[in-house]
Amino acid sequence: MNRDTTATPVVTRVAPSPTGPFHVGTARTALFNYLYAKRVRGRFLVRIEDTDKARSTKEFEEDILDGMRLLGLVCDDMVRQSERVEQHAERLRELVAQDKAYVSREPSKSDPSVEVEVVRLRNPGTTITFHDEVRGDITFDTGELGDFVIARSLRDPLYHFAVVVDDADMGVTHVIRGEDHISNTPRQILIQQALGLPRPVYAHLPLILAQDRSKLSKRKGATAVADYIAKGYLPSALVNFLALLGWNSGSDKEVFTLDELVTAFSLDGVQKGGAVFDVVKLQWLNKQHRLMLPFEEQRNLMLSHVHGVEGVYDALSNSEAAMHDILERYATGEELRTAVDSGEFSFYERRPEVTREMLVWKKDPTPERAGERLAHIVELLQTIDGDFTTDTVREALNEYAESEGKGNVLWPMRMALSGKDRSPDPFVLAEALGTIETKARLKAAIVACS
RNA sequence: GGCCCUAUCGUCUAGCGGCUAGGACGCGACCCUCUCACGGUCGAAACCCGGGUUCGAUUCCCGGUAGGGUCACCA
Repeated sequence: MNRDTTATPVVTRVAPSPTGPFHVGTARTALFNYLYAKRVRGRFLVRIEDTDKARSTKEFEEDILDGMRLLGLVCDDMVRQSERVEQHAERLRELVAQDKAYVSREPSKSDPSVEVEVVRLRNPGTTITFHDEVRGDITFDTGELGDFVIARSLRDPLYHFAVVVDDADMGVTHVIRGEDHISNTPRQILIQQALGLPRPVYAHLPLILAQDRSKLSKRKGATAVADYIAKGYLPSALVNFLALLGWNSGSDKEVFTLDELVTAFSLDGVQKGGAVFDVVKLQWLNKQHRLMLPFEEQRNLMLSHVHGVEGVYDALSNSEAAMHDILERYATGEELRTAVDSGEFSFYERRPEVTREMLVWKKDPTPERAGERLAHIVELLQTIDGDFTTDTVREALNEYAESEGKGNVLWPMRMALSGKDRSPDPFVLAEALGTIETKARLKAAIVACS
């Protein structure tokens, strides 16, 4: 544990640009900044980088802000870069006045026939070494950068310039961002030096990779946080998963709540290499998190994914036992839906077709008695008054099943109710199907045996 | 291509000179069991290659290879 006893409070920030939906990579960067700040009771800020007016939209901004709220990444303050044009312009004038930057007339890059005035930084061309909290010292020769452009005009700053000015004005002490920004760092430091601003602590996080180890992109699977939420993943599971991508607590603990992550987090545990986004592990984590929820919540979560499939919806909403079966079987609502759509639970939707052979348990030495047993089951079920539940049905059949051999009784019954060789047990089926339908299916099976 | 970063089971990772290289996901087997799932037990599975340094390298250094990032009047 490193006790941070420095007097200056930590300020971190995440700076998404609203040019696309809230991306899991952005979410992870936000998460790490949040964790780092909260760990030492510092401030976590959000800055919407909307200086690219052509590509930024209000919708994307809302998606990002909503997404962060959903994940529990509550920020202490939020600013839009577009609202800070005055500060940017002032700093820009300052640099030009000091001749540390200059206005240059040159042909426009987009339209060479037009002449524009851009602002370029006078690059001293020195070697810059900065310390990265996860990678150590990194050195760049900034000579190759030349007098790079820092603004389209005196009133229209570019990314690097705005970042430096804003971070300084916001009092950002720690810049924690993706590895793709490493090569941006030297030019930002150059601007800092020209402006006489302090250098924040830098920490560059490894990238999140697709299965093929290339940059995670939309084509290689869902990248939007909202997509995962729509599939039925819990925000807490997503947060937990993202935290484990490129970080570990140093212990064997893997299931964390956001609060637990705050206390466990440290930059020491941050990995250097990129991490593959493994949906299978996300699913497992989602199940772990979902299992911690009250039954009611888990039920509603799952039910919301089977709307429109009446039989399944009814069975699962009427029978707790059937729902419990689902809860241990599937990790997410999407997974459930896929199974339902492929007919895994067709027995909840309609009466199955059964044949004599299906009704005989493979180990039954007396296959000819299948019909007889089913008839006896029906008889025993008559003794139940009230609705069938797993308990009443089990109680009614227990003695007979024991004496006759469980498989000889439960297999034909389960098969009569489900028509499948893989399904929930017959008690769950009886409860979910209801008294009337259960009896009807058993009788139909008896007919099939004769 | 230049510059920069990275490299332990299939995947996420522990390891910070001496370990039977540990855990998790996934996978396989067995147990539980009427089936499936759950649960339990066990198992297969990794130090990219080559040089150094050292009594000793997964670990430190150099080179190679591979992968990634970045080279805008986007962010």
